[in-house]
Order: sequence, then C-alpha cells, then structure tokens
Amino acid sequence: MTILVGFIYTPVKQRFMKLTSKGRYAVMALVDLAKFNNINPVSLRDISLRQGISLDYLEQIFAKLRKKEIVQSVRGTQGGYILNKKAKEIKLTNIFEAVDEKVKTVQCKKESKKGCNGKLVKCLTHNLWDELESHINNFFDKKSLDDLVKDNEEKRV
Amino acid sequence: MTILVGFIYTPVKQRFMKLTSKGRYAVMALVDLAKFNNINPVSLRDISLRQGISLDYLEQIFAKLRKKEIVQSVRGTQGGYILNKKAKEIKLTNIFEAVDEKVKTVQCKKESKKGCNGKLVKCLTHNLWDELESHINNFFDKKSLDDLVKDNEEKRV
DNA sequence: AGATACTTGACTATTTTAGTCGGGTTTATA
DNA sequence: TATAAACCCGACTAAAATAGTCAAGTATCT
Ligand code: FES
Ligand code: FES
Repeated sequence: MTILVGFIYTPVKQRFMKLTSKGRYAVMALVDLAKFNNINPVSLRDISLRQGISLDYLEQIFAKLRKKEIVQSVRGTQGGYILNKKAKEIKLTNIFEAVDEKVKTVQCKKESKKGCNGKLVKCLTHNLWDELESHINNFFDKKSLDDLVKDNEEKRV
Repeated sequence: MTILVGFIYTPVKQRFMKLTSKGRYAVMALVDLAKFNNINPVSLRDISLRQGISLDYLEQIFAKLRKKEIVQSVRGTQGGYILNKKAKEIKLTNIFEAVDEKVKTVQCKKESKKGCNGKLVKCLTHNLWDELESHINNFFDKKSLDDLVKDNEEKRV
C-alpha cells in the first residue's frame, strides 16, 4: 500500500478471467465420457488412464460436475459416471460454471452505478470487458459436448 | 505424483489462459494516456491518481510498453509518456503481448504432431482450444486504442 | 540546486493452482 | 459373505503466479 498525498491505494483483488487446467480437464474428461457412454458407466480410473489426468484430481472435478447435475454417479463395482443429460444439451458454459471457471471479466455490479476499485463511476474500460465477456461466453454457449465428440470423430476419419 | 500400475502422472504445468489486473491496468492506463495525449507527455503520477493504480506498479507496466515501442518516454520535469504510434494503430493484442498476457490456449507446438502432456497424438480437445484462441484474438485484433477512447467519449455525451 | 519524473532491479505477502493423502461408504460378483 | 472395485469427502500442501513494494539510481527542466 503506497501513501501519496493523503491517497491510499487499496489493492484491487480481482482475478478477472481464468481458464486453467481444471476447466481443461473437465472438458477433456467429459468428452471421453461422452465417447464411451454407451450402456455402462465409465470409471474415473479409465478416464484417468486414457487422458493422463490424476485420478485424485478427477475425483474433485467430478464431485463438482455431479453437484451441478451434469453427470450421475453409479457406485460399487462396475460403477462409474454417466452423463445426466443429452450430450447436445451440455454446453461448455455449463461445464466451466460447474468447476468454477466461469468467464467473468467485470466484478463491478451491473445494476449499481459503482465501478470496480470502489469508485463512484464505471472505469474507462468497463465497456470493453463487458463486450469481451459476451464475446467469449457466446462461443461457449454455442458449443456443446456433442459438437466436440463429433468434431473428434471427423478428425479420425 | 501418483504411481498407478507402473504409470506416472507428470503434472501438467501450464496456465493456459490469463487476463488479469496487469493487462487490465495496461489498457486503462493507455486509454487515459490517449485521452490526455495532446502536446505534453502524461506523467505516470497523473495516471496513477486518475485511475487509482499504484505508481510503482505502473512503472513496471510502462517499462514493458516502452520496450515494445507502444509508448515513448520523456525524462525530466514535465516529462512523462506519449504514444509512439497513432491510437488507431495500437491494437489490444499489442498491449497484451507487451505485458505478457497474450492469449494462448494451446501449449503444444502447432507443427509437431505431439500433443500436450507429452503424448504422441493431439488431445481430444486440442481443436477446441485452438478455435477459442482464434475467437478471442480476433476480438483483440480488431479493437484499437482509438476505438476505446471514442467509445468512452460517446458514453459521456 | 532542487524538484520532477523516468529507470532498474530486487524483494515479498498473499492467493491460486494442481494436485496429494487418508479415510470412509456402496455395491456387484465370486 | 468376503472382497475388490468404484465412488465420496475433507483436509493438507508444494509450487507458482499475482500484485504489488522498496531502494537507489539518472535525466531534465526551472
Ligand atoms: S470494470 Fe466495471 S467499472 Fe471497472
Ligand atoms: S492442446 Fe494440443 S494436444 Fe492437447
């Protein structure tokens, strides 16, 4: 905190956009699941081996996916996970939201007139981040798990 | 690192997309600079006060912007920074690139057949991240500093 | 000379990430 | 009914990144 002519800088504590391995893994794992999602549930162990993702980490991720009702679990031997909806109805936005990687560029409340950094007016770049957010979410809202699986099958042909 | 049936998980150390305060500040500061960029250079102290960004941090950011020839410095009293190009020619991509916040979703080499996580084949979601990268950079390539300033003036009217 | 402003580089508290670990519970099947 | 395969849950942690801070300059105007 720097003090300058009676001015105090309150550090802005806001990570304003993230998309990291957790989200990437979630999508990878779900594509894998969707591909092998015939009759039997798919175990995390299989996904872990096929995709090279730590089993323990996958468990954390799937706990979140289950809470958001994207997957369903089947316990016991021969258990695993199955999709809880049609692959076409699972959009990337849903997945990212479930694992806390929602794309959110502005932290300031939309309704309130207040800006970020506590000022009484929106900052110079507020509009930009707002547009960016729409731009990205637009992409994620359109893409479904089904699209990804199909995209993948094509590639293989 | 978990060992499982002779399998070793090498942790994937890749942050695959970032856009944080540093980039946000860089853009804010440059919009401010562009607005007040008449004849005289604009001092970081002024930007700091107007935008509520730590002066010390701004100095770090502007050092990078100068290295990439986005701004020019004028030393001494009444000194400060001026834009090194027309505001119309400074795209957001250039700004983010300068402060190391380039949007880069895939780490695997494009030419090589190898995928991320060291596998010999591209992962299930490679295409997706590739598309996403284009989608976002498309947005940033189009937006110039000039657009932002104009956008801002309109709002004020 | 003094003040203003840029320049450089090292340092650091805090937070986030990408896991790990240990102990459960549930259920199919041998 | 014993066992093993799978999910379930919460706590823990090393390493990295973030958002700065701080100190000691140098250049230039008045
Ligand atoms: S982002 Fe909304 S005011 Fe700064
Ligand atoms: S992102 Fe290119 S192979 Fe995984």
